[in-house]
Amino acid sequence: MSNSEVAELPVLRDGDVVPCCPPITAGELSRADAEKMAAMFKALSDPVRLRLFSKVASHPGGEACVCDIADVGVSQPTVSHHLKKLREAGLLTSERRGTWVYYRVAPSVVAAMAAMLDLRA
Amino acid sequence: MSNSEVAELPVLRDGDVVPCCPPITAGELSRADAEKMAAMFKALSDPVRLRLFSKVASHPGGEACVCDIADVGVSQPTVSHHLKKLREAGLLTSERRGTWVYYRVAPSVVAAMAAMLDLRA
DNA sequence: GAGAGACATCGACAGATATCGAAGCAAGGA
DNA sequence: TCCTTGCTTCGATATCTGTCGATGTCTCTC
Repeated sequence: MSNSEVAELPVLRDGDVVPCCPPITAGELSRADAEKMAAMFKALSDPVRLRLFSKVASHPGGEACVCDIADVGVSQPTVSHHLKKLREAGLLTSERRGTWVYYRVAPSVVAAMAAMLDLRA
Repeated sequence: MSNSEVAELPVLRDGDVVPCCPPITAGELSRADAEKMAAMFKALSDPVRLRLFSKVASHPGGEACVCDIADVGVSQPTVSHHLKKLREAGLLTSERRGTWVYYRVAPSVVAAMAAMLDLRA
Protein backbone atom coordinates (compact mmCIF):
# COMPACT_ATOMS: atom_id res chain seq x y z
CA MET A 1 0.00 0.00 0.00
CA SER A 2 1.47 3.32 -1.01
CA ASN A 3 1.69 5.65 1.91
CA SER A 4 -0.18 8.92 2.30
CA GLU A 5 -2.01 9.76 -0.89
CA VAL A 6 -4.96 12.08 -0.95
CA ALA A 7 -7.37 10.69 1.60
CA GLU A 8 -5.44 10.05 4.74
CA LEU A 9 -7.51 6.96 5.51
CA PRO A 10 -5.94 6.44 8.90
CA VAL A 11 -5.08 2.91 9.74
CA LEU A 12 -7.38 1.75 12.45
CA ARG A 13 -5.89 0.31 15.57
CA ASP A 14 -7.39 -2.72 17.17
CA GLY A 15 -10.39 -1.70 19.22
CA ASP A 16 -11.09 1.54 17.47
CA VAL A 17 -14.70 2.20 16.60
CA VAL A 18 -15.89 4.09 13.59
CA PRO A 19 -19.47 5.39 13.91
CA CYS A 20 -19.30 6.23 10.26
CA CYS A 21 -21.67 7.68 7.86
CA PRO A 22 -25.39 8.27 7.32
CA PRO A 23 -27.75 5.88 5.52
CA ILE A 24 -27.08 5.91 1.84
CA THR A 25 -30.51 7.30 1.02
CA ALA A 26 -30.23 10.25 3.38
CA GLY A 27 -28.60 12.40 0.73
CA GLU A 28 -25.50 12.81 -1.30
CA LEU A 29 -22.45 11.33 0.29
CA SER A 30 -19.60 13.69 1.00
CA ARG A 31 -16.31 12.80 -0.54
CA ALA A 32 -14.83 12.04 2.86
CA ASP A 33 -17.69 9.78 3.91
CA ALA A 34 -17.53 8.02 0.57
CA GLU A 35 -13.85 7.31 1.11
CA LYS A 36 -14.49 5.86 4.56
CA MET A 37 -17.37 3.72 3.46
CA ALA A 38 -15.58 2.50 0.36
CA ALA A 39 -12.67 1.36 2.48
CA MET A 40 -14.99 -0.74 4.62
CA PHE A 41 -16.78 -2.28 1.68
CA LYS A 42 -13.49 -2.93 -0.02
CA ALA A 43 -12.41 -5.00 2.94
CA LEU A 44 -15.31 -7.35 2.25
CA SER A 45 -14.94 -7.29 -1.52
CA ASP A 46 -12.69 -10.33 -1.70
CA PRO A 47 -14.00 -13.90 -1.45
CA VAL A 48 -11.12 -15.05 0.71
CA ARG A 49 -11.60 -12.20 3.16
CA LEU A 50 -15.32 -12.83 3.23
CA ARG A 51 -14.77 -16.47 4.11
CA LEU A 52 -12.23 -15.58 6.79
CA PHE A 53 -14.62 -13.04 8.22
CA SER A 54 -17.53 -15.45 8.28
CA LYS A 55 -15.40 -18.09 9.93
CA VAL A 56 -14.52 -15.72 12.73
CA ALA A 57 -18.07 -14.42 13.02
CA SER A 58 -19.60 -17.88 13.19
CA HIS A 59 -16.99 -19.38 15.47
CA PRO A 60 -18.17 -20.53 18.90
CA GLY A 61 -17.31 -17.93 21.49
CA GLY A 62 -17.10 -15.20 18.89
CA GLU A 63 -13.42 -15.57 18.38
CA ALA A 64 -11.06 -17.85 16.51
CA CYS A 65 -7.34 -18.31 16.29
CA VAL A 66 -5.72 -18.16 12.90
CA CYS A 67 -5.08 -21.86 12.95
CA ASP A 68 -8.84 -22.47 13.17
CA ILE A 69 -9.73 -20.47 10.09
CA ALA A 70 -6.66 -20.60 7.89
CA ASP A 71 -8.03 -23.30 5.62
CA VAL A 72 -9.50 -21.19 2.85
CA GLY A 73 -7.46 -22.50 -0.05
CA VAL A 74 -4.62 -20.00 -0.10
CA SER A 75 -1.18 -19.99 1.46
CA GLN A 76 -0.50 -18.96 5.03
CA PRO A 77 1.12 -15.62 4.11
CA THR A 78 -1.91 -14.78 2.01
CA VAL A 79 -4.23 -15.55 4.90
CA SER A 80 -2.15 -13.27 7.09
CA HIS A 81 -2.28 -10.57 4.46
CA HIS A 82 -6.07 -10.70 4.28
CA LEU A 83 -6.50 -10.74 8.03
CA LYS A 84 -4.37 -7.63 8.16
CA LYS A 85 -6.66 -5.91 5.68
CA LEU A 86 -9.69 -6.81 7.72
CA ARG A 87 -7.97 -5.50 10.83
CA GLU A 88 -6.99 -2.24 9.15
CA ALA A 89 -10.56 -1.75 7.99
CA GLY A 90 -11.75 -2.08 11.57
CA LEU A 91 -13.79 -5.19 10.90
CA LEU A 92 -11.71 -7.54 13.03
CA THR A 93 -9.60 -7.14 16.12
CA SER A 94 -6.72 -9.37 17.08
CA GLU A 95 -5.08 -10.36 20.29
CA ARG A 96 -2.09 -12.54 20.94
CA ARG A 97 -2.46 -15.06 23.75
CA GLY A 98 0.60 -17.17 24.13
CA THR A 99 1.42 -18.98 20.96
CA TRP A 100 -1.79 -18.15 19.16
CA VAL A 101 -3.39 -15.01 17.79
CA TYR A 102 -7.14 -14.72 18.22
CA TYR A 103 -9.42 -12.69 15.97
CA ARG A 104 -12.91 -11.44 16.74
CA VAL A 105 -15.47 -9.32 14.96
CA ALA A 106 -15.72 -5.61 15.72
CA PRO A 107 -19.51 -5.43 15.78
CA SER A 108 -20.03 -1.69 15.63
CA VAL A 109 -18.31 -1.26 12.30
CA VAL A 110 -20.27 -4.01 10.66
CA ALA A 111 -23.48 -2.65 12.16
CA ALA A 112 -22.62 0.74 10.67
CA MET A 113 -22.26 -0.81 7.24
CA ALA A 114 -25.57 -2.56 7.60
CA ALA A 115 -27.20 0.69 8.66
CA MET A 116 -25.88 2.43 5.60
CA LEU A 117 -27.45 -0.19 3.40
CA ASP A 118 -30.79 0.02 5.14
CA LEU A 119 -32.87 1.30 2.25
CA ARG A 120 -36.35 1.64 3.58
CA ALA A 121 -37.33 3.97 0.76
CA MET B 1 -27.13 -23.97 -9.28
CA SER B 2 -24.44 -25.28 -7.04
CA ASN B 3 -22.38 -26.74 -9.81
CA SER B 4 -19.56 -24.35 -10.48
CA GLU B 5 -16.21 -24.57 -8.77
CA VAL B 6 -14.55 -21.56 -10.26
CA ALA B 7 -17.69 -19.42 -10.10
CA GLU B 8 -18.36 -17.98 -13.50
CA LEU B 9 -19.83 -14.85 -11.98
CA PRO B 10 -22.48 -14.27 -14.60
CA VAL B 11 -23.06 -10.69 -15.59
CA LEU B 12 -26.40 -9.58 -14.30
CA ARG B 13 -28.86 -8.08 -16.70
CA ASP B 14 -30.95 -5.09 -15.76
CA GLY B 15 -33.83 -6.20 -13.61
CA ASP B 16 -32.32 -9.43 -12.39
CA VAL B 17 -32.73 -10.16 -8.73
CA VAL B 18 -30.25 -12.06 -6.64
CA PRO B 19 -31.70 -13.50 -3.42
CA CYS B 20 -28.19 -14.27 -2.36
CA CYS B 21 -26.63 -15.72 0.64
CA PRO B 22 -27.21 -16.37 4.33
CA PRO B 23 -26.26 -14.01 7.16
CA ILE B 24 -22.56 -13.95 7.64
CA THR B 25 -22.76 -15.35 11.14
CA ALA B 26 -24.86 -18.34 10.16
CA GLY B 27 -21.81 -20.41 9.45
CA GLU B 28 -18.91 -20.74 7.10
CA LEU B 29 -19.54 -19.26 3.73
CA SER B 30 -19.35 -21.59 0.78
CA ARG B 31 -16.89 -20.66 -1.89
CA ALA B 32 -19.68 -19.92 -4.34
CA ASP B 33 -21.60 -17.71 -1.92
CA ALA B 34 -18.42 -15.88 -1.04
CA GLU B 35 -17.82 -15.13 -4.70
CA LYS B 36 -21.31 -13.74 -5.15
CA MET B 37 -21.19 -11.61 -2.06
CA ALA B 38 -17.73 -10.33 -2.82
CA ALA B 39 -18.89 -9.18 -6.25
CA MET B 40 -21.66 -7.14 -4.67
CA PHE B 41 -19.45 -5.57 -2.06
CA LYS B 42 -16.82 -4.85 -4.67
CA ALA B 43 -19.35 -2.79 -6.57
CA LEU B 44 -19.62 -0.49 -3.56
CA SER B 45 -15.93 -0.51 -2.76
CA ASP B 46 -15.11 2.57 -4.81
CA PRO B 47 -15.77 6.11 -3.56
CA VAL B 48 -16.99 7.31 -6.93
CA ARG B 49 -19.43 4.44 -7.26
CA LEU B 50 -20.63 4.98 -3.71
CA ARG B 51 -21.34 8.63 -4.43
CA LEU B 52 -23.12 7.80 -7.65
CA PHE B 53 -25.18 5.18 -5.87
CA SER B 54 -26.14 7.51 -3.05
CA LYS B 55 -27.10 10.21 -5.52
CA VAL B 56 -29.46 7.86 -7.27
CA ALA B 57 -30.80 6.46 -4.01
CA SER B 58 -31.46 9.85 -2.51
CA HIS B 59 -32.87 11.45 -5.64
CA PRO B 60 -36.52 12.54 -5.50
CA GLY B 61 -38.68 9.93 -7.16
CA GLY B 62 -36.09 7.22 -6.65
CA GLU B 63 -34.49 7.72 -10.02
CA ALA B 64 -32.05 10.08 -11.64
CA CYS B 65 -30.69 10.65 -15.10
CA VAL B 66 -26.96 10.53 -15.62
CA CYS B 67 -26.85 14.27 -16.16
CA ASP B 68 -28.20 14.76 -12.63
CA ILE B 69 -25.53 12.73 -10.91
CA ALA B 70 -22.50 12.98 -13.17
CA ASP B 71 -20.76 15.63 -11.10
CA VAL B 72 -18.54 13.47 -8.93
CA GLY B 73 -15.16 14.82 -9.94
CA VAL B 74 -14.22 12.42 -12.70
CA SER B 75 -14.68 12.52 -16.45
CA GLN B 76 -17.94 11.58 -18.04
CA PRO B 77 -16.65 8.30 -19.56
CA THR B 78 -15.46 7.32 -16.11
CA VAL B 79 -18.90 8.00 -14.70
CA SER B 80 -20.38 5.80 -17.37
CA HIS B 81 -17.86 3.09 -16.57
CA HIS B 82 -18.81 3.10 -12.90
CA LEU B 83 -22.51 3.11 -13.61
CA LYS B 84 -21.99 0.07 -15.77
CA LYS B 85 -20.27 -1.71 -12.90
CA LEU B 86 -23.15 -0.91 -10.58
CA ARG B 87 -25.56 -2.18 -13.19
CA GLU B 88 -23.62 -5.40 -13.69
CA ALA B 89 -23.59 -5.99 -9.95
CA GLY B 90 -27.37 -5.71 -9.89
CA LEU B 91 -27.39 -2.64 -7.68
CA LEU B 92 -28.81 -0.25 -10.24
CA THR B 93 -31.12 -0.59 -13.20
CA SER B 94 -31.19 1.73 -16.18
CA GLU B 95 -33.76 2.77 -18.69
CA ARG B 96 -33.50 5.09 -21.66
CA ARG B 97 -36.33 7.57 -22.06
CA GLY B 98 -35.81 9.84 -25.03
CA THR B 99 -32.59 11.70 -24.74
CA TRP B 100 -31.79 10.72 -21.21
CA VAL B 101 -30.92 7.50 -19.39
CA TYR B 102 -32.46 7.06 -15.97
CA TYR B 103 -30.98 4.97 -13.18
CA ARG B 104 -32.75 3.61 -10.13
CA VAL B 105 -31.80 1.41 -7.20
CA ALA B 106 -32.56 -2.31 -7.29
CA PRO B 107 -33.75 -2.62 -3.67
CA SER B 108 -33.70 -6.38 -3.26
CA VAL B 109 -30.01 -6.74 -3.88
CA VAL B 110 -29.09 -4.03 -1.45
CA ALA B 111 -31.45 -5.51 1.12
CA ALA B 112 -29.71 -8.84 0.67
CA MET B 113 -26.37 -7.25 1.43
CA ALA B 114 -27.76 -5.56 4.51
CA ALA B 115 -29.21 -8.88 5.67
CA MET B 116 -25.84 -10.54 5.32
CA LEU B 117 -24.30 -7.93 7.56
CA ASP B 118 -26.96 -8.32 10.19
CA LEU B 119 -24.82 -9.56 13.02
CA ARG B 120 -27.18 -10.41 15.81
CA ALA B 121 -24.48 -12.40 17.61
C1' DG C 1 20.05 -21.69 25.17
C1' DA C 2 18.45 -24.48 21.17
C1' DG C 3 14.67 -26.08 18.58
C1' DA C 4 9.91 -26.09 16.96
C1' DG C 5 5.51 -24.19 15.95
C1' DA C 6 2.40 -20.08 14.93
C1' DC C 7 1.98 -15.76 12.51
C1' DA C 8 3.74 -11.66 10.31
C1' DT C 9 6.52 -9.26 6.98
C1' DC C 10 9.28 -8.87 2.65
C1' DG C 11 10.06 -8.95 -2.30
C1' DA C 12 8.48 -10.18 -6.67
C1' DC C 13 5.17 -10.72 -10.24
C1' DA C 14 0.81 -11.60 -13.01
C1' DG C 15 -3.64 -9.97 -13.46
C1' DA C 16 -7.24 -6.55 -12.37
C1' DT C 17 -8.88 -1.73 -12.01
C1' DA C 18 -9.55 3.35 -12.51
C1' DT C 19 -8.86 6.80 -15.41
C1' DC C 20 -8.61 9.52 -19.55
C1' DG C 21 -9.17 11.16 -24.58
C1' DA C 22 -11.14 9.84 -28.81
C1' DA C 23 -14.61 7.88 -31.30
C1' DG C 24 -19.25 5.85 -31.81
C1' DC C 25 -24.27 5.80 -31.35
C1' DA C 26 -28.96 7.42 -30.36
C1' DA C 27 -32.46 11.07 -30.11
C1' DG C 28 -34.17 15.58 -30.88
C1' DG C 29 -34.14 20.12 -33.10
C1' DA C 30 -32.88 23.49 -36.84
C1' DT D 1 -30.27 16.39 -43.74
C1' DC D 2 -27.06 18.13 -40.65
C1' DC D 3 -25.86 19.53 -36.12
C1' DT D 4 -25.98 19.31 -31.15
C1' DT D 5 -26.50 16.98 -26.89
C1' DG D 6 -26.39 12.87 -23.83
C1' DC D 7 -24.34 8.75 -22.99
C1' DT D 8 -21.61 4.45 -24.09
C1' DT D 9 -17.71 2.01 -25.91
C1' DC D 10 -12.81 1.64 -27.27
C1' DG D 11 -7.83 1.73 -26.57
C1' DA D 12 -3.99 3.01 -23.80
C1' DT D 13 -1.73 3.41 -19.46
C1' DA D 14 -0.42 3.96 -14.64
C1' DT D 15 -1.58 2.04 -10.41
C1' DC D 16 -3.41 -1.32 -7.23
C1' DT D 17 -4.21 -6.07 -5.58
C1' DG D 18 -3.81 -11.03 -4.66
C1' DT D 19 -0.70 -14.47 -4.53
C1' DC D 20 3.43 -17.01 -3.42
C1' DG D 21 8.16 -18.49 -1.42
C1' DA D 22 11.53 -16.96 1.66
C1' DT D 23 12.55 -14.98 5.82
C1' DG D 24 11.79 -12.72 10.35
C1' DT D 25 9.67 -12.54 15.04
C1' DC D 26 7.48 -14.27 18.97
C1' DT D 27 6.47 -17.92 22.37
C1' DC D 28 6.62 -22.26 24.42
C1' DT D 29 9.16 -26.56 25.55
C1' DC D 30 13.06 -29.18 26.35
